[in-house]
Amino acid sequence: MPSTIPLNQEITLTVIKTACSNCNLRELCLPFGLSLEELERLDDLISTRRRIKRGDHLYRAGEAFDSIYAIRSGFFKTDVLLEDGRDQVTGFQMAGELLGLDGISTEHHTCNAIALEDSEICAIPFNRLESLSREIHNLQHHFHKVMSREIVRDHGVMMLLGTMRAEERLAAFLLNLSQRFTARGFSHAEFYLRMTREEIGSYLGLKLETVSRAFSKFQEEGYIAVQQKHIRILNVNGLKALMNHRA
Amino acid sequence: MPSTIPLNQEITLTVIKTACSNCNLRELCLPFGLSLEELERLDDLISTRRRIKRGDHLYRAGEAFDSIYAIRSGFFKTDVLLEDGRDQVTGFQMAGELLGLDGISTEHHTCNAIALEDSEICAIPFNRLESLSREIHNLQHHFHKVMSREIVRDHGVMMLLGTMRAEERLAAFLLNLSQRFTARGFSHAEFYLRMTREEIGSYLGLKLETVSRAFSKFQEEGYIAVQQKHIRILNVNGLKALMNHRA
DNA sequence: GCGTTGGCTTGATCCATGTCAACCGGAACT
DNA sequence: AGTTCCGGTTGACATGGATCAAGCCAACGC
Repeated sequence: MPSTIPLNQEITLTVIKTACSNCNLRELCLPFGLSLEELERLDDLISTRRRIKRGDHLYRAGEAFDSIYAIRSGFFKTDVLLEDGRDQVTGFQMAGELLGLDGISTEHHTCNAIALEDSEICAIPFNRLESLSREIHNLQHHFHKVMSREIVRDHGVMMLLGTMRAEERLAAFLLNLSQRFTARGFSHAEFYLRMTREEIGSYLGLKLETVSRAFSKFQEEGYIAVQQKHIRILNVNGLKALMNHRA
Repeated sequence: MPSTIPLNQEITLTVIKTACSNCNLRELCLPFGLSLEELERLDDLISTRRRIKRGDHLYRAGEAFDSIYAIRSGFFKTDVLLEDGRDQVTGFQMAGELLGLDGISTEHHTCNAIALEDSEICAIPFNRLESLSREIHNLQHHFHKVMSREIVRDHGVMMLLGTMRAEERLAAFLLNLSQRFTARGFSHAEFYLRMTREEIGSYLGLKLETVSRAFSKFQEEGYIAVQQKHIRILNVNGLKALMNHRA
């Protein structure tokens, strides 16, 4: 019961702040749909929380896998590196999203997860998550949905990379970000990009110059206002239209 | 016990032929790592088997999801269609692989699954799979690995679409097929493509003409021999080298 | 206040792949 | 055997985005 815990003790305060049951992301994150009692059992499992500074790795490709991670706050990218130096950003993750699902398959992480701003994560030991989800049907089912959602998201990216032109890709990217910010209670129309043009380009299969030119074009057309990393969306429908018409 | 079953009754024969415990794909498929007793419990769950004729849909985007499917024999593609007519092949699946994982997320299928040759599938009711995997730890863990493997595979495709040029993509594609045929006991060096140039192109984010030209180029270089859908790989290392050098 | 640095923008040019079009060859049907 | 059709190949040309290069701007350190 939060009300019975002495709030003047800092360590206790921290406990309150970081429990799933008290986390304002719980509807976006793993706890979705759990009862209060179930939530408390999930709390027990998440013992480790960590701060990751901007630029630091949460994990690296090749490291042994034993936990998945929920982002409490902050912003990450994941990328894959090939021996020949090529790399590809495979995703950008924000608060409430899970990282590390790729590691389950081989028991080793297959990509790098890097914080794009100072972030906080909850480590969820995977074997304990599996055993708890054998007991809590809701947790099991929701976890399966989260994994499946990741597969669907990846299909969307494949679609984007396989069939869209540069401007369509960037429009899709901005609309996706906007929608995810909205789901977290932020403005849908105004936000700061946490990633560089080069990272956007890598994710979208474009060069940074192309990304930059597309931003400028969108600005000329009056769809958005860009100032470095600060984006204001002025005409959502314009961006949507750009994506839906086969040129 | 198979030996006690009267083999002269056709219906019984069918039962033997299609049980997981007697399936020669079990090491590639869901039953991987299960004990004999566990296997029999999995058998109980897989009540529905279906033949899908070449060209027919196993499921369509938008349909309600209730089962995942294991391919017993045959060959499938999955694709996503956009309103504006664009479509993207998101994968090719062969015997022992699972289809339908994308549907868990929203309880509706998000892509189409189409047989590229006459095929046979086992339908696995998903809610029963979940309840069984709450009881059989091995099954649960293996299922998680399979989903995770799909995510890793998708990252590989994103890498391919985002960073590789046409010939690298096709080389990667051929090597991947070769390796999967090998895992199923077929020749690694000689096989028939089940899909058209257009379908390969869609998967690889290329136009069919580009695919065709790349095939011809590989043939000129002596890496492969192509005759329509019949492929012989003459120089695996040549293909591998093509992928690894940043041109 | 000034130089340095990293990220961003913009322009000029090039090239890989798309587009359009003709043709080929095997399979299925008449 | 001839016709049709579908998938594949090949050629000529167009173009979107890559590449190369210069310059700009904001943040930061000295």
